[in-house]
Amino acid sequence: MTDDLFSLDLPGVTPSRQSRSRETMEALLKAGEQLLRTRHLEDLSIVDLTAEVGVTVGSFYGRFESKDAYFNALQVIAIRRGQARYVALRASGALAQTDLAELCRLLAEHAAGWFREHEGVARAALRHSSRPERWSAFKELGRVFVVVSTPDMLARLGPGRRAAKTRTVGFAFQAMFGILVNIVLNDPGPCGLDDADLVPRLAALVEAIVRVEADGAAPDGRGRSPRARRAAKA
Amino acid sequence: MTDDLFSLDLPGVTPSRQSRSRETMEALLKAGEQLLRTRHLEDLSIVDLTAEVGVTVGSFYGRFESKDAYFNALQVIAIRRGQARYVALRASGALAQTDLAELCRLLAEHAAGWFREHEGVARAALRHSSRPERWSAFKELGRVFVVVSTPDMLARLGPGRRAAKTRTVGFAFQAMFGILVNIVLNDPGPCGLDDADLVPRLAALVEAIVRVEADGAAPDGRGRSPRARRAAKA
DNA sequence: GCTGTATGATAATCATAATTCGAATTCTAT
DNA sequence: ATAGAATTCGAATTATGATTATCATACAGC
Repeated sequence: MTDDLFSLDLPGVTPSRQSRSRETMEALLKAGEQLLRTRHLEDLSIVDLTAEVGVTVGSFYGRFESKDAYFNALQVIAIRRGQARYVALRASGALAQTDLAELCRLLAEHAAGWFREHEGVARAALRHSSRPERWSAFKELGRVFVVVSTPDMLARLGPGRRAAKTRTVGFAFQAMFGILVNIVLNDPGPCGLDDADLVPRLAALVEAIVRVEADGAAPDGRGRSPRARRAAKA
Repeated sequence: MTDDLFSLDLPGVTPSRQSRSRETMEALLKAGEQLLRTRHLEDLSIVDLTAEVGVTVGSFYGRFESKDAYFNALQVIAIRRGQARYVALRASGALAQTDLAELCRLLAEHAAGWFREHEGVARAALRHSSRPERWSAFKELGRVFVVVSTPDMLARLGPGRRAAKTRTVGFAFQAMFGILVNIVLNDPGPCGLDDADLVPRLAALVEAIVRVEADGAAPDGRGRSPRARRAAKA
């Protein structure tokens, strides 16, 4: 977390011209990240937030145009960290020389790690998904993850039936993210975000899903619904 | 949906003494179920809701003590239908004479069907999870599903290592519900709620997860985190 | 140390949507 | 048909919390 990702000027965030206000801004963002781990965005009033940091609403609005802009900043930070994390993983070359099992483990580790690190903001964004740009920004982060990781997976699944395999890999990631989203939102058990077996299980699950496809046995009724197919064509 | 599940007196719901008000009540509940498929609970104002039905706020408050009680009623209805659905499935005897694959398919079909039928209310409840009793009521529904279905699964996984298998079965269901929750909330793709391959894929996934366990190869680092273990002991 | 700008504090203001309440209407039972 | 209860109406009230406005204080450059 030694990031200056806090910096950069975001829409609705007034760039600070003195270090004083920059500290205020960072403190507000950090406090929000923390407070959102235990409460809803709606339950986090500006007064509460500023009180936590030891300033008042005036300073808040000196930095952020609105609560909305504030939360948006929190999201952007979480997304940037996610991107940086993924880029670092790939740059490390760790993915290159691995078999399917290890690749799955590394990707699962990555995803779970991000959710652990951004549990509060992620949950808040999930709750507001489909509102303006809430979760969709994270969705995009996930989309990139899938698009970029899929070739790595395919390379380990032998030749042929590219389309089918691609969809199955997509579903495997959908499963992985689904589990993580549900944990963050509802912690349904048996596996929690901090359980030691979460990542191995996620990895095993992804591997198992794609192996079934690679081995030829595809599920019945494959493909999209007629409705969805029609929509995609249009 | 020819249910009189609408009836029964719920906390915060004033029992109607004339059919007139009962119709109003049912219309309000049905309209809510429908409207929540496309909008957030917060975006559903009492005025909107009553306008949809052709009554006014007065009648709403004649039936429901509050918006909260109203939404609670919607949840209870969804839960009762889920229970009834599951009881019917078991009573039909369909589960009894099946192999593992078919059992998984039936359970996946059941779960996906419920989410399809209650997409709106489910999504709204998910968004408010951890608030008073929002999602937790559904969580309980899922818990019962898991507890009751687990023996059926175990019976098809050979003898021995009961505890490990039970946890794995739990994780398989966690995966299934996680995917469904995420679809309802974010529709991340590739599989949507109405896609023909969703249920087969869910079934295959559940089967694959538990088969790996049955075949002996268990994921590393199994079990809960030290923190969770400590908490469980206390 | 001064002066202009940036930041912070505090007390209004505003917006929104839930909720209330008394009057008007419709029903049920006699 | 009519009294009394149930229901409905809808304008007025409230509650909440975001936002704004104004004034006070702190900083940076000279």
